[in-house]
Amino acid sequence: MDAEAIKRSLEGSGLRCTPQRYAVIEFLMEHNRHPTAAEIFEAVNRVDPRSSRATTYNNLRDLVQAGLVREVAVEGRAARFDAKGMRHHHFICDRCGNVEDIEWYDVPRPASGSLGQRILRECELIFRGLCTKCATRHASR
Amino acid sequence: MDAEAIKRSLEGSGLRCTPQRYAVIEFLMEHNRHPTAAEIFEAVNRVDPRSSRATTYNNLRDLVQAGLVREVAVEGRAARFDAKGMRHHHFICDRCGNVEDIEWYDVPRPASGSLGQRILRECELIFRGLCTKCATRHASR
DNA sequence: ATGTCACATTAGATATAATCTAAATTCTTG
DNA sequence: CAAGAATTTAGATTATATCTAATGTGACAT
Ligand SMILES: [Mn+2]
Ligand SMILES: [Mn+2]
Ligand SMILES: [Zn+2]
Ligand SMILES: [Zn+2]
Repeated sequence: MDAEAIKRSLEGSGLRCTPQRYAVIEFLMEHNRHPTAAEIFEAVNRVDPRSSRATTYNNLRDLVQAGLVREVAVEGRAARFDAKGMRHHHFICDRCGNVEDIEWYDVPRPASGSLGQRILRECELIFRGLCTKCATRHASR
Repeated sequence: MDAEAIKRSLEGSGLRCTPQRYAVIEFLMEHNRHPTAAEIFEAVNRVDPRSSRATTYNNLRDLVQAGLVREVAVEGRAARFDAKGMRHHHFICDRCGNVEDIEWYDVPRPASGSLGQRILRECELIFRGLCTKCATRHASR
């Protein structure tokens, strides 16, 4: 996705395309590493230091609300973020907390009876276990 | 599950059955409200056996590690806990953050190719949207 | 029964993550 | 340009969770 397309998707969500906001979503689209807010803050300030911590958090919140970015809560660790490109599932490592993409496949929805009056927005499938690096280290001990 | 059974399941996991630890798991088994650590701390201290905040957190960590309790990370809010009784899925409300149980049904595993060298421990299915209370309030506005 | 030692608890300090505040800046629109 | 809305900012503040070092407890060997 090029600069113009990012700009359009921001404005299509009613968000101004500010340098700080653009830097956040551009960074997320270039990396599929699921960085934390702190990592994003550092990364965008390494290039051109002009975004405060509050702005980074504000923009992440706005981008999540606009549906352009996904937040992944990880137990006992800082939240992680990724740009919502192609649909995919997530694998979260028990040991190191890293979040990795897993190829998407369809998930059966619950019977409407078990949902009751609730309004379902999305089903999220999360896999847990040991990532490749931790599994290798685990085996050799 | 009665007191003796709780005691056995603790000791089966190599954990002493202390009054503080017992109070935590007993509270989680009696309530399926998915309380936060702070709520559990307050609840167990309303009755007799006193327990410090550190002990409450320590015991929750030990119980999760032993596989008797599940921790549910919720974006932007404190983690929530439940006793692992019957298998079930979770619904997390976008608006109020409440976690609710959804009847269990089997989840298809990913193709082994997309897992690579990773070691899969569990698949967790999470539903998101508006809980009954928030959906009702949402409709009437 | 007594001693020993690993396990467990405690109060308070500390660390980490995220949000809030109020003032300044930038953008958009008329 | 003027005016108002949106955005950014530094730093303070809150919320959540963990750490520390001293103390307590109980299982078990003797
Ligand atoms: Mn992802
Ligand atoms: Mn539950
Ligand atoms: Zn790992
Ligand atoms: Zn709700």
